[in-house]
Amino acid sequence: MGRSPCCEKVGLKKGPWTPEEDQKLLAYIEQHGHGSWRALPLKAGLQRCGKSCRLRWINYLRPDIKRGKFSLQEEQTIIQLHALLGNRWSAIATHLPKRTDNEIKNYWNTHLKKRLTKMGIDPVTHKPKTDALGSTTGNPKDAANLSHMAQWESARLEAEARLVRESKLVPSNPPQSNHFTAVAPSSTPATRPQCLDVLKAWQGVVCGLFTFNVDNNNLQSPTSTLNFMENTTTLPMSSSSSVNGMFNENFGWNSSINPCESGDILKVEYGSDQIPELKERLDHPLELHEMDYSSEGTWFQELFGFNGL
DNA sequence: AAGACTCTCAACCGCCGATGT
DNA sequence: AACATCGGCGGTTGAGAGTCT
Repeated sequence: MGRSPCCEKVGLKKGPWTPEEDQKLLAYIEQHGHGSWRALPLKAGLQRCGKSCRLRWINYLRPDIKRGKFSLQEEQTIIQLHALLGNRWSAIATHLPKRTDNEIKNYWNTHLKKRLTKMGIDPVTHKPKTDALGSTTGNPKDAANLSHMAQWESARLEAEARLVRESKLVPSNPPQSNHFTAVAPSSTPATRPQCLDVLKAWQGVVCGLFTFNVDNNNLQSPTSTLNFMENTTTLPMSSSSSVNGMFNENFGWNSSINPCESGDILKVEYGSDQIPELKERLDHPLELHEMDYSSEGTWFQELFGFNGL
């Protein structure tokens, strides 16, 4: 019983792929399609197991793969979906066109998880680690909502899979082609789930990037909640006297860490009515990519194609 | 300059469910 | 029903690159 490893055959190569191997695999699939992965290596003249070929194709050679830095929108999507689905990378990947599950998993493990942890958010539960931080901390209602959403999403995915099977959709159909509407409840309340306030924090941190002049360091938000977050060298300096800043809604001002230095990431509490005033204070008023959380169901509608749960 | 340390990500491993015989 | 095979998934590893001291 049990399945023997597919690379058990002697002489099969392991490790990094050479350009020649890539070319062989690419040429074969372009001409014949992949068909049976098991049989492919022999036909393509490769000393690899089928699994290795499949992985190489899916994660690297496929022409519709987008490589490089993840956009802010992609980061938000990953976090939103991870909060709902957990480590179901393939499910998450279906909502990120041109990204592979492996890439998303790597990005989560090497970047997003660490960043959430630094922000004091548990990357597993997506909740603030201590009560001192978030405004939605420890609310049992939030936990219940999250649980509800997870259950609903699970059921939805199952229904989706069933629909796909029943309709015998061809694999080439784009998975993101509005297939959610097929199983969306018809009379559900269009309310933003309160449990995902962690996403508001993220939205604020990653989408409110701006630059301002430290020399004019009378900068305070209208509510005096300028806030040091962390040191970083990842953001480019626009000038020697500038720092990179970030907006954030969920954290208060910690004056003990002031003054800020070049390279600091700052977070500012703000309300939508305060943004114009904040923008005036920036020497490089970069565009603020706001997410309108006040319009009910908007983000969910955009992401899932229907309005709320 | 060089060694130590950290980070990134491509690739592997082992398990699971679906399907075929 | 039992077993074999396959594709697919998530967890993990390790080589190479980058950074620090």
